[in-house]
Formats: sequence, structure tokens, C-alpha cells
Amino acid sequence: MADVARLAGVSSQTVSRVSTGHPGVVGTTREQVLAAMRQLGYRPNSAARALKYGEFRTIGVILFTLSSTGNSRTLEAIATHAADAGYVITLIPVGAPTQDRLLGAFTRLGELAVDAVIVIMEVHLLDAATVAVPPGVHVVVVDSDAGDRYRVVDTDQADGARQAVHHLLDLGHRTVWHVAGPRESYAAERRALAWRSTLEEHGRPVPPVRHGDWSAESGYRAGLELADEADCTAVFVANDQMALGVLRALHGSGRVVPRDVSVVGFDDIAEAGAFIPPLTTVHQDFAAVGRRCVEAVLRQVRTGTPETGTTLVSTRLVVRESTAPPPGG
Amino acid sequence: MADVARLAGVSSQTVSRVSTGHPGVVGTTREQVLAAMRQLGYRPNSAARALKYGEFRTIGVILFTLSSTGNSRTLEAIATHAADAGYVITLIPVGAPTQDRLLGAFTRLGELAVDAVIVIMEVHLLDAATVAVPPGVHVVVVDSDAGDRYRVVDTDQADGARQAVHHLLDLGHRTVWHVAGPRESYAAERRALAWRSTLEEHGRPVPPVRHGDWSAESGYRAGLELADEADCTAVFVANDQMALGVLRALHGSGRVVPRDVSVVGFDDIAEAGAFIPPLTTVHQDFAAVGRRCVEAVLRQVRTGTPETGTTLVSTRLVVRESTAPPPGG
DNA sequence: CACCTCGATGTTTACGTAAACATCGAGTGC
DNA sequence: GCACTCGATGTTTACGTAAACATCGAGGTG
Repeated sequence: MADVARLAGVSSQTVSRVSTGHPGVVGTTREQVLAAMRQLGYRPNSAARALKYGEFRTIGVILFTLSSTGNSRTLEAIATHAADAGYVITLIPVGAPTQDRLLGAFTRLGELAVDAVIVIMEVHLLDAATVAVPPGVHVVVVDSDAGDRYRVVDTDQADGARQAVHHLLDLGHRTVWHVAGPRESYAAERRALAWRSTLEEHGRPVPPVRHGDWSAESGYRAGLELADEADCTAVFVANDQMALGVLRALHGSGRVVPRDVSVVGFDDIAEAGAFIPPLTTVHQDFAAVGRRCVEAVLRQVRTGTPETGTTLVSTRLVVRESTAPPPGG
Repeated sequence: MADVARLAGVSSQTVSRVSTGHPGVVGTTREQVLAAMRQLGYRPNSAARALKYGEFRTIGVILFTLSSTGNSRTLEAIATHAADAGYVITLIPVGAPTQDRLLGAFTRLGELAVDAVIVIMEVHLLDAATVAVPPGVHVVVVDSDAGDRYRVVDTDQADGARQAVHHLLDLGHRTVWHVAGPRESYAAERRALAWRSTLEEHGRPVPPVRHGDWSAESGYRAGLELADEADCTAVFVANDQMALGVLRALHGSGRVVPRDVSVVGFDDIAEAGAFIPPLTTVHQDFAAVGRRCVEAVLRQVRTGTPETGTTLVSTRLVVRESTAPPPGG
């Protein structure tokens, strides 16, 4: 900056005024400064700015994996909306979902240049990490039940599951089977609970639950078991990847979807419409989740006040060709 | 820091020594400082550190979208390896793949606290952006042909495509049809070129190319057209999503895969093994791409010397159940 | 025992920026 | 015409840290 000032024949303060767009610099001076900046390839040092302002204009995002569609789509929405607000995203990957790693991430967080953190937390690990959030750093959590301590933004898992089950019951199925996600997952847990309570509300029998790990392979295994259940005519699968596996298992076992068995997924991934048959599924609005996260976290940063409570983003059932009335129904 | 020093009864320099782990602080003093740090919830200000050191220990990643499996997996690998090296990732999303937006991202880059940039660039847009990289910022590009100006890291697209075509020819197919990715994509272009040259090397006819946009839906449309080509017995599809669409189109048209038509994809996404039938595809090692990117970029940062040239990451054909000898072959 | 060495700790300074305050000159009102 | 105002610009300072240098005392050595 000093070089620019010297070249333009002004003080560094004037350069600063030009680069921050402050008023009170007359046109000709501004031009000279801009010319000098271009000539010297000057770019403001954001470290010095951050030091001066006491804020980084940066949001940290802690997440376990990007391999799930949901996480990467949410992250993308977060990054886009943060950019619109002049903030930048710093990624803090946590290798494996263990307590240690998570604590490590929070510790590293302490040294990081972030004003706030969005935690995309799929598993029941947040409890021990409570204390570790550095003071002054605001937190928003996705996919968790920590609404009593932090602002939580999440898809309305329960309502989505209810819509799926209702759709199948409305078609005339006596009951609905369920392939759930892993036991550690909040989302899986809530989808399963809503599935169960909806069946119970309607006085339907509650078949045994199979747990997968979100992967298509685990869905395939669960599907093979379901194919052996003669009275299984409708399945609600906790995500689309596993639903893909279920479809293949049923297909391989000679059970035709949707003639013999109806299948509903969850997520509405981009490929769901190209499954055989195209999958009826619960659409999650990941973009909205990301947007709400950024809004909530920036609100906290601006006001300086931590928030609690849960923000739910609604879902929508997308009916395609994997569901039909039960055979003989 | 001053508060900690006061509380511990030492100078701020000693606190600095403790927090950076420098030697030359005796045990008892160190303990007092650590205690004071804990008591006051002290965390070092990374802006001040960055200012002092003249580096941010941050790598910017410019990308268009996270919705493709490849991008998010690459990003994940980049983040993980960067973290291992003590670096952090800042995301610079570029809304739409237009020249303007890209230049905007590079401009924003100028104000950003990054030591280097990894550009994940799927389209032919880098040319105009050449000049815009701020001086002193090192660049690595993924998926591009800018190897004469920057270090490029990429999957060996050509070899992958050759493996796919060879596999089908070896099975006895007379020729191989191709569903390509969008025209703007480097990767799509190279896969298509290698497909064509491999056919030509073997003196096989080169059927007309269909272009999709990477989506399953576009693959479905291409697949419907291919189903009408009576002599089409083998298809190489430029990615797995489109292959999924092709499979559905063939299935819907009564052409059985692999009995009537063989299909090979590209990417080996997690779901490929659960397609109907499980997809033979070219496995891309996104983790290796990400790792190489980080290695290259940190090498440049450390030496201060820009690099050029292309680093290729090899692929591997994963044979599943979507390929077989041609009917009657 | 004076001197030297060396390890532990304190003091000064600089990193690049922008707020706060100071200055300076030109116009304005009486 | 003189004090006053106000806009444009310069000067000083502080942000939090760590390198460089300074100091100080303990222990060793001739």
C-alpha cells in the first residue's frame, strides 16, 4: 500500500479510502490511485483487514463427508448464499465420525479464522462437543436434535416420512415396511419414528425394521430379505440410494415394481427419475436448508446473540412410477 | 494475549512462545501460561498470525458445482489432504459457468486470503481468465488442457475411454456407439476423441455420436434413440448417470442388457453396482486427483516456483454385469 | 573469583490496514 | 475582510502476533 501511495503521490490513508470505496476522495486523485494500484498489481491484504476489523467474514463448515448428495448440495447452497452476503466458506473436514475426530475439529476451529460455524452433523456426537465451541463463535447445526442449545436447521424428516407412508396407505396397502438408515443417524431415526407412529395412528401392524447404512449395497441386502416376505407389498426406504438397491433386489427376485411391491424413497436425488422404474420419493429442499443456515448464522453474527430452536424445511412427495395399489387391491 | 500474560505474570512474548510450541520455556512457566490461557478462553488470532507470517495457510478452490459426484469427491480429497498439511480450504463457488462469473471469481480471489488456488474447471473458459490470477498466487487446474500455463491434474480420460472400448471390442462387438457429455466439457471431449481413435485404430466404423448433458435424463433420451438402431450392440456412455438413463431406455424398449446391448459407463459412482444390471464402468480415482492437486499446489507454495505440465491419474475398468458378447457372437 | 556461556525471559519492532484525529485551503456569510 | 465551515487530504495510532534483539542470572572454567 505504501508503494501505491508513493507512486500516486498521496498518503496511504488516501489509498485506503479508495480501496474501501469511502467517499471524500476527489475524482482526479482517485484516478491516480487506481492507476497506481493497477500498475503495481496491488491487492489489499485481507489478513490485515481482518485484524483491523476484528472479523474474518468467513463461515466455517464442519462436516463428515461430502459423498452424500444431501451434504454436498447443502454445502453448495451454503457457499452460494454466503458469497452473496460477502462471506466465504472454510471447509473443516472431519475424517471419521468419531468423538475424537469431532473434538479435534472443534479444537482446530479455535485457531481458525471464522466468525461462525455451521455443523453438518448426521450422528449423535454433538453432546460431548458442546463445551468445545470457542466463545464468540456462533453455531448453526444441520440435522441434529441440539435445538435446545443451538439454532438447528433441518428438513422436516417426520413430515416427509408421514407423506410417504400416507401415500402408500392411501393406495390401499395394508401396511408399509421400512428400510431405515444407520442407527447413529438422527435423520434415519426420525424417519423411522414417523413411519412407525403413522402406522400406529392408523392401527396398522408395524413390520420389523431393517437397518442399512445409506448405501445402495445395504439396500440390496435389505431388499433381498423383503423379497422373501410374501405379504410385503409396500416399502418406505429411508433414502434413494438404498431404494435403488431395493429395486434391484426385488427385480432380481422376480417381484415386479410397482405391480407386486411399491417402493418410496427419500431425498429425490437427481437420478431418481431414471431408476427402473422411476422412483416415487420424498423431495428434500437442500438449497433451502443451506439458505436458512446462512441466514441464521449471519443473523447471529450481526446481532451478536446466540439463538436456539429448530427451523424446519418442508418436504414434498414426488410421485413417479414405483408405487401402485397392492396386487389384487 | 496481553491479558493472558498479565494473569500468568509473564510477558506476552512468553505466551506467544507457549502457544506456538517454541522451545525455551521452562516447565513451570509453561504450565502457568497454559492455565491462564484456559481460564481466559484465549485463542490465537489467526488474522494477526497471517499478517505476521505473510501467508494464510489457506487454499482456495474455485468450482462451478458440487452436484457432480466427481467434483464433490475431489473436493473432499482436497480438503482432507490440505488439512493433513495444516492448510484449510476456502470455497469460491461460481454460480453459472460463464466467462463473467469466472472472471468475477478470479477478481474476488484477489481480495481473498489464499496462498494458492485449485480450479476445478470443466469447461473451455480458462483462456480469458489467464491474466486475472493475482500475482503470487499459485494455481493448479483440474480437468483442463491448460497444461502449458498451469500445473494440471486430471484423470487419464483417454486411457479410460480406450479401456472401455477395448473391453467391448474384445467381447466381440463389431463396433461401439457413444453417448458423449456436453460439448463444452474437456473431459467429455477427450473421452469422445479416445473412443473415436480407438475404433479407427481397429478399423471399425465410427457411429454417430449423441451428446448428453451428464444427466440421467439426457442419457435416457439418447438411449431411446440407440434402442432404435438395430445394429447397436455396444454403447460406451461418458458417465454413469447418463448410463443409468441409457439402461432405463433400453429396458423400456425391450432391449435386454447385456444380452442384446452391452453398456459401459464412466466414473464408477457408488450406485453403479446397484444399477439393473450392475454397470461395467471405468473407475476414476477422485481421491488421487485431490491428493495430487494438494501436493502440487503446496510444492509450488513452498518453492515459490510456478509449475506447468499435466499429471494424469490412471483409471481402471470395473467389469460388472452390463457387458457381454454380442447376440449371436 | 572474575569471566564467559547459555538458557530463560522481557522489550522493541514490524507486519498492512483503517479509524480517529489533525491540518490545510477554499469558499461563505456578515 | 475576517472568522467560520467544510471538504480533501495527511498523520498518528492500534489491531494481535512473533521475530529479532536485549537482559539477567545461574553455573562452569581457568
